[in-house]
Amino acid sequence: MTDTSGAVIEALPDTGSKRRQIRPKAERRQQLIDATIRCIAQHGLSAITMQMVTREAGLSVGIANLHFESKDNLLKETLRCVAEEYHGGQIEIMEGEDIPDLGERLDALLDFQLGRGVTQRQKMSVWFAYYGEAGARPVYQKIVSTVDRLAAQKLEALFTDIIREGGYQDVDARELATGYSALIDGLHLGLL
Amino acid sequence: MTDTSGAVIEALPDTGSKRRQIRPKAERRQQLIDATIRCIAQHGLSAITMQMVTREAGLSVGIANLHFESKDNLLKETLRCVAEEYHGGQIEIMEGEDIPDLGERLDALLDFQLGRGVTQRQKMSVWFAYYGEAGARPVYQKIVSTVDRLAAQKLEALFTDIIREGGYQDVDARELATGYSALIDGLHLGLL
DNA sequence: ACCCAGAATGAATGAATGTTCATTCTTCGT
DNA sequence: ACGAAGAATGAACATTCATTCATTCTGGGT
Repeated sequence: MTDTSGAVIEALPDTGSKRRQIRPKAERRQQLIDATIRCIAQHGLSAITMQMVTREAGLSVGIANLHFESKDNLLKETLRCVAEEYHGGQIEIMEGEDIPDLGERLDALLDFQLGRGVTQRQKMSVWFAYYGEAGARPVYQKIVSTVDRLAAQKLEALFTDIIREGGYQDVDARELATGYSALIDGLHLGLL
Repeated sequence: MTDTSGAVIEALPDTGSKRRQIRPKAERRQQLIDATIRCIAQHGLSAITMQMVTREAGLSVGIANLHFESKDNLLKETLRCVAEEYHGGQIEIMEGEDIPDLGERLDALLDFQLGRGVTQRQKMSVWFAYYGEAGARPVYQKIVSTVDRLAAQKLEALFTDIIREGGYQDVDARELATGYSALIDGLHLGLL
């Protein structure tokens, strides 16, 4: 964006002003996590640096270590955030009483999982970046598997209900849930 | 991090002597690529260092830059090796005339894809590690997509044959191939 | 037996990056 | 209006790592 005027811009109170601002801790944390997500999506997990993230957030380098104690911790918290948002959203839909029809609920789940927002795509990108490293990082594994297991249980419960309601025979809810999850994951991978 | 290799790891049946050996270029390259695969599987793509790889290979640090011009190049060549081995194996099975029955050929493909050798698991680990970074590295994307596309074509052809032979109706070979691939990828991810 | 092309080594180098902390600045309670 | 608490800054520091290259060593050719 080019500034053709060259005049003083200090009339604007917020945006563009480089004036130092003090904000509550929770807000800064979220700001840094969001910046981290964008950076990972764009540059990859292994190329990321603290300078990159803090610049993306429009803050100084020292602040990251003020709110998160280290880079490792920032990365860990970012993964937790993405994981909770992704699986939390799924779980909310699956056990949501606001959609009484089970078939429609499954549709809503699909919509959520294959949604195409820019933000959503960034999150998926981050999600798989961590997945690739999970094999070597027990910490990541733990965060992912914890929230993953819960979502899997809810999905199995949903399929169990659907099977009972429809009166289907010879269908195992657990296998169905596993296959469904694998298919969705695989499709995501294909979109990458 | 604990140093598990207090001594030199000899991958090859060697005399165990620390005597310097001169070997053909191709052999050293493969030796280094194998070591890289093991290191990525164990430590992750972002934690890997040249010292780590060369020590795993039982060689000095300088040699990696002698045979591959840089770390980036070593990583690139390693990905190419894994990609060609994984997809090359699939393609060989799919177009293999040694299994005349198409159903059995599909079974053989499944066996290959879900095989459980230690080496195979390491390779899959490496495969997904790169996948996680592919979004940010056009070079990786190119290597993977090139070989991926070929395998997808062969798979579609196999399904086309199966559909024709079985006389099935209302089945699209391309969709079937896409779904099959996604399912396999998802299952791999689940195993990780 | 001798020699040398070039394979192999690893200490040295410089660049990149995570972390610290003395200092500056903002806000809010009094 | 004032001062203190602590949020924010970024230059400086220490470490880690890829890369280089002077040197050593090996094996085949003569």
